[in-house]
Amino acid sequence: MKIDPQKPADLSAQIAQAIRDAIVSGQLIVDERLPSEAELADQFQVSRPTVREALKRLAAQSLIRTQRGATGGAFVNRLSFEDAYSQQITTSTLLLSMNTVSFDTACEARYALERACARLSAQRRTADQLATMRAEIFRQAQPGLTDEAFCASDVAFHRALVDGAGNPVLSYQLAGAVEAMQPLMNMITFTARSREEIISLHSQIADGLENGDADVVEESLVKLEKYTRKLAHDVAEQRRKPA
Amino acid sequence: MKIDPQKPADLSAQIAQAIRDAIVSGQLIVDERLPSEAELADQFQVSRPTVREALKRLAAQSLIRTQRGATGGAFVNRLSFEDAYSQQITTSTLLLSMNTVSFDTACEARYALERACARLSAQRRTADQLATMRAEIFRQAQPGLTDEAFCASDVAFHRALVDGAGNPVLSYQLAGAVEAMQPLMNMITFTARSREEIISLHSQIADGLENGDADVVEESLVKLEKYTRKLAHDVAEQRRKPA
DNA sequence: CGTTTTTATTTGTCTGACATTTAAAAGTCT
DNA sequence: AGACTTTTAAATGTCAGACAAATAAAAACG
Repeated sequence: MKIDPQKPADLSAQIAQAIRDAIVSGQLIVDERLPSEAELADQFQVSRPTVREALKRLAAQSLIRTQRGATGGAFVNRLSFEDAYSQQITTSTLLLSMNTVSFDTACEARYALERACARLSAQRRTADQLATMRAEIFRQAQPGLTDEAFCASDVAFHRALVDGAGNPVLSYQLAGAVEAMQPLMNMITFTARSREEIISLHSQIADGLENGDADVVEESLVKLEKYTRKLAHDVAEQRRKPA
Repeated sequence: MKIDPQKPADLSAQIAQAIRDAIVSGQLIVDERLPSEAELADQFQVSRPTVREALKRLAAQSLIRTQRGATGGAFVNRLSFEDAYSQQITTSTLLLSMNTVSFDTACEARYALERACARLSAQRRTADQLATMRAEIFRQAQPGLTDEAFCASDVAFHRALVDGAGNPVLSYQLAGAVEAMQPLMNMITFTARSREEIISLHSQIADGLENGDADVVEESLVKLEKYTRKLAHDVAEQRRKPA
C-alpha cells in the first residue's frame, strides 16, 4: 500500500483508496485488523487526523468498523446484505430525488424488475411470505389508513413478493427500486377508489403466488403498472387544470 | 439540524447523518453551499476535525464535493447516474466477494434482471447500440483473445443490451448485477468450444433485438443462463475429480 | 484461586497552528 | 478610464501535541 506524495491535495482520499484496493484485492481479509491509526500515519507519512479522515470515508461505505479500547482498532467489515440494502436504498432515493426522472421511467423500471421475480417467487415463496402479503393486503383495506401507512404497507407487500424469489442477490438489487419509489408514490394522493383497485390487484398477485401460477402474477403486475401510471397521469392532469 | 450531545461516541457519524438528512429532506438543495467547517463546528459545538470527519463521510458517498479557496467550501453534489453506477458496482462486487454467494444464485439473479430488459430493448434499442453488440460479438470471435478481454467484451455486450431499454433507472439498477459478475465469470476458464456457443447465443440475441422479437431475446437469454450455469458446474466437477 | 486494581493500548475529541488554493479587492501603470 | 498586477481575505488541507474514554490484559490482593 503506497500513496503518491507528489499529488498535492486530498491525501486522505488517496489513503482511503489504497486501503480500499487492499480490501478489494484480498490483501486484507474480512475481520482482519488494520494497523493502528498511529502506525498508519507512520506508514503513509501523514498525520493522524489525515489517517482518520481516510478511515471515516471507508466507514461510510461499511468497509471497516472501528472498536475502541486496548484490543480495538479498525477491522475489515464483512459487507452484509443488510448494509448493502440500506446503502442501495439511500443511493437510489437520492438519485431519483436529485435528477429529473419522470414517474413513468421510474415506474417502468420498477415493475420490469419486479416482474423478473414473479416466476421465481411463484415457485419458491414460503408460507410465511405469503402470509405477510395477505396481512399487508388486509391492512391496506382498513378504512382510515393514512396515505403514508398505505404506502409503507405497499412497500412491505412488494418486498415480500421480491423476497419470495428466495434469491438474496435479487432482493438486494431490487431493494433500491422498490423503496426509492415510495417518495414518488407519496406524490399521488390515493383516493379510496384507487386503493380498492390496487388492493384487488394485490389479491390477484397473492392468489397467483399461492397457486404457483406465474403468468397470473406477471399479468397482475402489468395491470398494476398500468394503473399506477394512469393514476400519476391523472394527478398531473388535475394539477394542470385545477378547475 | 441538531445532534444529541448526550450520546457518547461518534459525533462525526451523528453530524454526517444530520447533514445527510438535511439533504435527503430537501433542506439543502443541489449546489447549495454548506456553512464553512468553522461555522459548522460552532453550530454543532464540536471541533473542526470532527466536522471534517463528518464531511469526509459524506464525500465518500458523493453527497458533497469540496472546493478550496476564497469562495470554496462544501457543496451539495448532484448525484449523477455515473456516480451512482460506480458506487453500485463497487458495492455489488464487494457483496459478492465477501459473502458466500453461490455462482448459481448470482447467475440466476443476473439473468432474471437482464430478461426484464429484453422486451423494452427489443422495442427501443438504437442502431448504435445494436452496432455495439455486433462489434462485441465480432471481437469475441477473434482467435487469441485473452480470457480477460473476452469477459470484458461480454460485459460490454450485455451493457449495450441493458442500455437498449432506454431507461436510465433500469441501467443503473443493472450495472451492479452485470459488472459484479465479471470476477465470478473469470473463475470459469472459457475454452474455445464454450466461446463458440456463447457467441452463437449472443448472435441470436442481437438478431432478436434487430427484428424487435422480444421472445427470441428472452429465449436466448434463458439458454445463455443455462449454458453458463452448466459451464460453472462442469468446472466445479473437474476440480472435484482432477483426474 | 477468585476478585479487584492497575496499566497499557487504542480510538475519539480538542486546541491551535501553518500551508495552500482561490477569488475578490486594492493598487498601479498606461 | 481601463487593463494589468499585487495584495489580501477566506476557505480547505495538513500537521503536532494533548487529553478523555473505553477496553482488555496484566498485576496485585484477599
